[in-house]
Amino acid sequence: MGETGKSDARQRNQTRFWLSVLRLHSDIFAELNKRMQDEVGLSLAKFDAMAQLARTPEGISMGQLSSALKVSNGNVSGLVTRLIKDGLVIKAMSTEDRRSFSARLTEIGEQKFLMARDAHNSILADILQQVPDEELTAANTALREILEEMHAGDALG
Amino acid sequence: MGETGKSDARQRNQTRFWLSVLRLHSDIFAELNKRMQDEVGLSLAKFDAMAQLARTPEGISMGQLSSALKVSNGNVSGLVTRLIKDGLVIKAMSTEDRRSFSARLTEIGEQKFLMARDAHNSILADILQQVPDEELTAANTALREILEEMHAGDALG
DNA sequence: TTGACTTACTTTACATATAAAATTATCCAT
DNA sequence: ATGGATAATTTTATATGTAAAGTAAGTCAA
Repeated sequence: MGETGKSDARQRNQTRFWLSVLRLHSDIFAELNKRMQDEVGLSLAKFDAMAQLARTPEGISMGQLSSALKVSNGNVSGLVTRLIKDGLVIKAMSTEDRRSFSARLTEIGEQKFLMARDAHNSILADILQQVPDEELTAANTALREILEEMHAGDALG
Repeated sequence: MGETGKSDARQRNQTRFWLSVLRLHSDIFAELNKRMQDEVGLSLAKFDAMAQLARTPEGISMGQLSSALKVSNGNVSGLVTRLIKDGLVIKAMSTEDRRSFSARLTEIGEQKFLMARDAHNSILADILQQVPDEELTAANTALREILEEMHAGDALG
């Protein structure tokens, strides 16, 4: 009778935790995205893609890029098209496999990424300026532990 | 010379913290959104809007709804249009102010929301099944503290 | 070789989000 | 009352995201 599996207190805890994550993400993302757009003319989506491309200066395939960014192939296809239009990225057909394309930053793209990385750091510092270092470290440790436990379960792909 | 404002260690801490938040959000959001869609046919965006509508059964204006959900007016306009097409929401012109519209759940919308809320709880329980209660509570406390400090600074709207 | 399968990527259709312009209604000083 | 500012909402243009269908190229068994 009345057994629903988990206690209501447990359920409230889970919901509150998720709402905190949502709010934190939303607040930081909105500010970071807006200021990156205003200050360096890059969305976070473009910045993230460029950060991955900067990590692999020899080039990376569309498929590998979509795995690294954890977004769909179709999404990466459009993102890279827009970055090419911006002159920040170039794409070349693979010599071994004519289905495959290798993308990398242009000269201008590399320069822009370095500036964007500095802006990103500085905006994040502004947003978190009132948060003591020990709190950031502690929260980071706690979140990574939770991430590991989540992936240890069988509920995530 | 070489003074860039904040130490590199501080900056790394901030970046790592933000990457943890991003990953946690992305992992939970993707799974929750997909399973809500599969199991009750609602996206999280629709579920969140319906949750707010359920909290105000007397009706709520488009502008108030967009504030409550922290999304743009244009976004709410489209979301509500789609929910109306689904038969889950109705909208009526305000009697006092003919610019304004009041939205609320239909009968079917209310029933669907109750089912969706149960599904949401149960999916979240699956995702967090391996995370001890004390860790959730501790993380939640830490995150709320960080949120407060962020908003105490002047870097957020 | 050929035919079936797989792989890499793009395209299409749609949902969700913003910003900015447009629309319509209200309010207020004159 | 009129006209100008303000307010509530929608519309438009664009970016970002997914899933599913389409295209083209590689692989491999018979």
